[in-house]
Amino acid sequence: MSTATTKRITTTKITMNKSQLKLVSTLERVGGFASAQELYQMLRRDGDGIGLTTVYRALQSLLDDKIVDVLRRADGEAIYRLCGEAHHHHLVCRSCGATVEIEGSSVEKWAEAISEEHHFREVGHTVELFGLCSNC
Amino acid sequence: MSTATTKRITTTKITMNKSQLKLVSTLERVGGFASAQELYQMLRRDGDGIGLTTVYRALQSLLDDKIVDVLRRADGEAIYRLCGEAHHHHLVCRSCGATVEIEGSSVEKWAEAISEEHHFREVGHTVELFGLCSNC
DNA sequence: ACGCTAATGACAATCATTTTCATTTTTGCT
DNA sequence: AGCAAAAATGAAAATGATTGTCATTAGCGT
Ligand SMILES: [Zn+2]
Ligand SMILES: [Zn+2]
Ligand SMILES: [Zn+2]
Ligand SMILES: [Zn+2]
Repeated sequence: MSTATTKRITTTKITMNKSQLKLVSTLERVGGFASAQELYQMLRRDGDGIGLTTVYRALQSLLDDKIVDVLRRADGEAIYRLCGEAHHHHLVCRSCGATVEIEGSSVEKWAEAISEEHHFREVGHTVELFGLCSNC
Repeated sequence: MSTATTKRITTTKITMNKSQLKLVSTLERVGGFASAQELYQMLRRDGDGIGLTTVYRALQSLLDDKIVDVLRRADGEAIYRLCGEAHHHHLVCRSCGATVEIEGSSVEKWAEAISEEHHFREVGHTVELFGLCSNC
C-alpha cells in the first residue's frame, strides 16, 4: 500500500547492520560500560569472527545514532554503554575494585542548576567516588 | 588526640625540581589547559632542551602533589592545568575549552553521605561538568 | 545470474604515553 | 675541594588504543 496517506511518523528510521546489533546485545549482556577492546574479546570468545576494525566502526555508528554513550576511563580508554540504561554513578573501592552503583538525583539537580547559572547548554557530567570499602 | 605535646604541624614540604618549575611557569603563561605534547612544544620553542619524557614525568609529579589538575579532551588526550589550593570542580566548554571553576558544597556533602551510607573510608571524588558555553 | 553498494577484516600507520637504560646532574658528607 | 650515592634526564624503543587503507565479500534489487 503506497498511496496518498502521507502519515509520516517521524520514526527515526535507524537501521542497524549485523555488527551493530551484535554490539548492542553484547552491551546488554554487560549491563554497563565496556571498552571496544573488551567488547571485541567477548565477541571473539563467543566464536564470532568479527574484526576489531568493525567493532570500532560499529561503535562509532551507534554513537552517531545516539544509541550508546561514551566515557573515558582514568587511563583514557573509551568505554561505551547503552544509552537507555538508567543514568547512575559509581562508588569504587580502590583496593579490591568492589563497585556500588549510585543513583543520586541531588547531584543531577546540582549539575543542572550550575549549568543554567553559567548559561551552558547540553551539559553532561562525570561523577565518580573512590575510596576503601569496609572489607579493605 | 594521642599525646598532648605532639603539636606536629604538617608542613607539606613539597620540593619542585627544575623541570617541574618550568612546567608550572609554562602553565601559568597558558592560563588554562594544555596537553603534555603542547607544553613540550612550547618549552622547545623557547629554546629549552627539555625532553618529552621529562615533561611527562614532571606532570605526573605535579599531579601527585596536587599542584595540577588533569582532565581529558574529547579524543582522550590528557590536559593539565594549574589548580588552586581549594578543592573545586570544573564546568568546561567542550567546544572552546572555556572553563568555570565550580565550588559546590552540596556535592561534597552528597559524596560524604553516600560514602558513609556504604561504609567506605577515605573517599575521594571526581566531578566534572562539560557542555557548550553561551558563545558556542 | 548480474551489477552495484555497503560492510568487512587483515594489516599498516598514528599518536599519546610509558619503559628502559645509559648518562648527567645534584646532593650530602668528609 | 673531592667523591660516592641518589635523583634527574633524555634518546630511543615499546606499548596500546584508535584510525586509515584497500582488496575482498555479503546483500539486495533488477
Ligand atoms: Zn574493597
Ligand atoms: Zn549524574
Ligand atoms: Zn565555548
Ligand atoms: Zn568535590
